[in-house]
Amino acid sequence: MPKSKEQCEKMRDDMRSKILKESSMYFARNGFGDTKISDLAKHIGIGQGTIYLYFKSKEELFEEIRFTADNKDEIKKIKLLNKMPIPAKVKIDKISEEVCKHLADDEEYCVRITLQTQLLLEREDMYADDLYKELAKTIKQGQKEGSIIKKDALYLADLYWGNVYLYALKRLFAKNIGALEKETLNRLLEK
Amino acid sequence: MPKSKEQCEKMRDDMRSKILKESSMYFARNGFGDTKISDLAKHIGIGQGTIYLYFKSKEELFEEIRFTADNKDEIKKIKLLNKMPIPAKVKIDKISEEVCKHLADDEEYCVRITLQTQLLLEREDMYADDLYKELAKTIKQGQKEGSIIKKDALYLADLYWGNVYLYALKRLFAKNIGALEKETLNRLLEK
Amino acid sequence: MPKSKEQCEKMRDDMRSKILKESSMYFARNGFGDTKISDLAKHIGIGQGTIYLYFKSKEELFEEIRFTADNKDEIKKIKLLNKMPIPAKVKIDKISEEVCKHLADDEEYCVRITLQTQLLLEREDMYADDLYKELAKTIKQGQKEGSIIKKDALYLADLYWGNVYLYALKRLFAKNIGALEKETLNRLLEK
Amino acid sequence: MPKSKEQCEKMRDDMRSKILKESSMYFARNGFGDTKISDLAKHIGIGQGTIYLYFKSKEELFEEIRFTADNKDEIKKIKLLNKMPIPAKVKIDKISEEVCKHLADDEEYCVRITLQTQLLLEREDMYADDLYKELAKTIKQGQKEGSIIKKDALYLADLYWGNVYLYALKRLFAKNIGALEKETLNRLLEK
DNA sequence: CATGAATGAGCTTTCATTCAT
DNA sequence: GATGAATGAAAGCTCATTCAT
Repeated sequence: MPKSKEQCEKMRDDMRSKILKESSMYFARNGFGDTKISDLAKHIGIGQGTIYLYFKSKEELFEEIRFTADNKDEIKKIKLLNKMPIPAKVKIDKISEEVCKHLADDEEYCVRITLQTQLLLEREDMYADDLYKELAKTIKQGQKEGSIIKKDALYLADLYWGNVYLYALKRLFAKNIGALEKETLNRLLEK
Repeated sequence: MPKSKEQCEKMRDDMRSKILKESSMYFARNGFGDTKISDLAKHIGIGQGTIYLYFKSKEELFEEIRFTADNKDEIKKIKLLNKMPIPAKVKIDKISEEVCKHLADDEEYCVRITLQTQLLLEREDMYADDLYKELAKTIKQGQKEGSIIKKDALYLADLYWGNVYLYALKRLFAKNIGALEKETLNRLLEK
Repeated sequence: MPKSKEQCEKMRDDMRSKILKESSMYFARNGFGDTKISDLAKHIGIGQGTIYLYFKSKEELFEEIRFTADNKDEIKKIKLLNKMPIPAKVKIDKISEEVCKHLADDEEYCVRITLQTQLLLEREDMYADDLYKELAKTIKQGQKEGSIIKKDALYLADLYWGNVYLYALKRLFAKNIGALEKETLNRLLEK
Repeated sequence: MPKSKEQCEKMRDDMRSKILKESSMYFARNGFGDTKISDLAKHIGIGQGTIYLYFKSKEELFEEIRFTADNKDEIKKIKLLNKMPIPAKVKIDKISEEVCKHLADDEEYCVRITLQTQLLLEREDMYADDLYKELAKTIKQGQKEGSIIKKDALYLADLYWGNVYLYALKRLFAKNIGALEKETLNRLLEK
């Protein structure tokens, strides 16, 4: 055995991650049915068979991509913000700023948002997602502070993330799209 | 000849329309690759072969559906409104009201919006569409009147129709979705 | 009933014959698999369904065409000739002359020859056909008279009819084909 | 890479040739329409899909078979003979001998002749084929030498190859067929 | 492990046949 | 009787999956 066990495992993990990462864009763009394993493999630069060394089936790969595309980091950040003693308006501005920056230069972020939202849409209870619940908290704080408009907090959170999804979609599909401005996002909630 | 020529032609046109109409939802929901001709035929209640009497291939049917899904009626209404001597704010309110009504109870409208927007996203020049250009006119009028926020009119039009698309998508895919309120749409543009 | 029973029956027979006649060329040229009922009907100038009023299936139509394409007339003529007290050489010349004339201007004759020969080829005992046996008689007479070469009479008959088939084929498929000369046919048998 | 590039290419070439070779008999016998890909695959002993790795469609496979079925070897041999200083009669005897031998035991030869002739028949200018032109040269030599009958050389060449085709056909389709004797072929041309 | 040729289930498409008019 | 739109069985074709190398 020329390589140590750890090296081996690392290599496996690396390849697995590579496949997941490179495939996600395809699935986000074309959906399940219009994505061919042969195209995927060619794009990644590996043999078709190799994919099956890491995933049992196309379906499994797809599901893994969907469920891997989580937004835990984002949720954590908002949770953290929510604990801080600053006005909701500022919090939301911070969130919008970061989101806009990601949308502008992080294609992977756009893919994640896209897949994640499509997954949520299929759920019975999309509003139950932590992303919605955390933002709703901030919104409620803002409503108390008088800076956020008086509407159902989840309705507004949905509106907010919906627009983020919209821009992520545009980044993936459209050409010649201008950047989303954080003011636009803020204005969705602010009085 | 058992049927008159006119009858024949009418029947053909009817069947063609029926196939287009009943298929569009499938394609809008599942995309090209995940839509099976056999499912389509079963859903429409016709034989598989019948589809091929009206369309050369699945591809052609798909393309026809995409390009048939136009929004000429909507454009016409906005054009008409634009010619009337009333404040932009009122015009936009009227548009929002009608759009929200459609989104709420007209599934076909949602399908049309969905397909149409996806088609636009693939274009080089999505802002060149009349729907965007007409709304931009109204927006410019409103900006002169001081009721609409000062941003690029096409950017705002894009934001407006993007949100309409967002709700159309939700109608098609999501469960337990509340109605879009016209105030939400109005607020995207108004000061 | 506006027409008499005989008239009715005649009309049926006429249509049946028309279908048989107009179809035979298609089947002779393209074979069974490459002949489409829709093409056939269009060429005849009738509806597809009409064919099924006269024939149970495409297969039946095909078989009927094959077995209708007999050469009884030809056989009868040769039988008649064989009974006459004239030299074989003269008989063969007469046969060749008539065959060449038919090949030159009677397309239906070419179709019949083509189908008939293809049918014979599939048989276990193609030499058992009366056409071969009758010509073989003439050949044997000629061999006794010293005008025909000394080879198995059926081998020679086969050679003779084979060449007739060859020219029939050419008439149906090829362009710019010169006429078959009766001398060429005669020379196949004569010393 | 488990196999060397050369090995891979060789395997691909071998399979391609195998498919062409094993299919040609089917197409020659049954024509395009009556040949099923599933039968073909079963007969070759490969999966249906494999055929589509080497040929884009049934049509392409068919065309390739038709155009691959050339007779360059035969033409070359006659060209070579034509350059030699021997009587035309001897040349023709040699050609006939070889042709008869092939017809008797080489089924592939029969298939090639059959497909090639059917292809020629569809051409505007079948006499322009080298096979006809080369044999016509030999025939003209023989006419000068007085051993070949005085008729248009291309007419005679056509007669000659036509009879070869006839026997090839019989080999493919008929049962209990005797061998073609070289004297029969020779007699078509000789005085 | 990595590969890509081979496979065949399942899709798209065709076309002989039926049947309402 | 005649028609041609509709049908669905059977054909062509694709692509996820396997497997020898």
